Amino acid sequence: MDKNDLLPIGDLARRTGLAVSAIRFYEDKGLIAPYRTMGNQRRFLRSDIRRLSFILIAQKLGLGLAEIEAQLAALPQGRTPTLADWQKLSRSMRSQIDKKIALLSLTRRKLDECIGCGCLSLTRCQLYNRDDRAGTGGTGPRFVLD
Amino acid sequence: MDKNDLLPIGDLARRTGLAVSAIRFYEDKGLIAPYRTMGNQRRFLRSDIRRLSFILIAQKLGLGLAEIEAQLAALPQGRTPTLADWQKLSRSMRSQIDKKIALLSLTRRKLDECIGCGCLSLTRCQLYNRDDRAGTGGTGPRFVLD
DNA sequence: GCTTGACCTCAACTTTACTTGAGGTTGCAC
DNA sequence: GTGCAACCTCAAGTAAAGTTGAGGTCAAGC
Repeated sequence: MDKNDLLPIGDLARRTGLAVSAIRFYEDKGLIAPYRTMGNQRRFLRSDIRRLSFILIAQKLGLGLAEIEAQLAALPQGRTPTLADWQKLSRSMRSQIDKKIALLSLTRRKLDECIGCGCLSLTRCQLYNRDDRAGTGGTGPRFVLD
Repeated sequence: MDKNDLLPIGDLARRTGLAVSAIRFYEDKGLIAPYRTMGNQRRFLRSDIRRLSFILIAQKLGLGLAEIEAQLAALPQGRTPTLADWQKLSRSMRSQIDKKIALLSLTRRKLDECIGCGCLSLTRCQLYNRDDRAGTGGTGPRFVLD
């Protein structure tokens, strides 16, 4: 833990591409916990670059900050991941990507059917709601794509 | 255009699974334009069910309401789509789904590499930023996944 | 030893996509 | 011809994910 290994917030911002304000915001949310100098300035570990990268990637996968926090907090001591932790998280994210792709593929398939059948009549379309069936048949919201 | 074909907002809500307030909100945003009774109550066409379904699907694809409005407004007279319009929109959405799937697949591939190489060292990882390269090499934000 | 850019806190504002509530009106069923 | 569920408007609130600004402090180079 050489002094030179501690980064001020501006450096971290430059290296991750995040705004300084965003990093402070993440600290607020408990996603990252920097040291402080005697003068109350934040000092980050190099490994925090990794942590922030993880956050950015997880966000791309559609996780909210709360969920990401949960993932990170589930690590032993809630610390920055070790290699093993890291791989575990990565694999879990991989499976989330798989699910997303599967969902999109399904949507695409249904959309294809919809285009194919010209189902503006909406009597058969899988994508949209069961139309008038909903009027005569069951109630309950969210027919579409769920 | 039989009187019986005009739906009050509550019926439309029930059939689409949307909240009444959400439908009013969409009207506000210009996504849908109901008739009014003499007493100022909204009356929707059956085809508006379709219009709302379209909105819901487009949202699932990650479009914002503004973009959806643009798509719908681009139709002749900005009216509810005809069969041909509909198919055109659907195909355009299909290609957006394709793009999303492609992006996710790429992410997944990179993630696999990342898991494989144990690149906590961050010297080779494609997913995260170029780490210290960013310090010594080029500047500029957003290294991650763009 | 001082100047100046980087840093600090805290409050308020922004955007998207709605929901909730107050206070009032309509229209269908009996 | 009346009751009451369903409708109306408009303002305010909510949640997520930050940004912006005011007013003030720190620390590194000359």
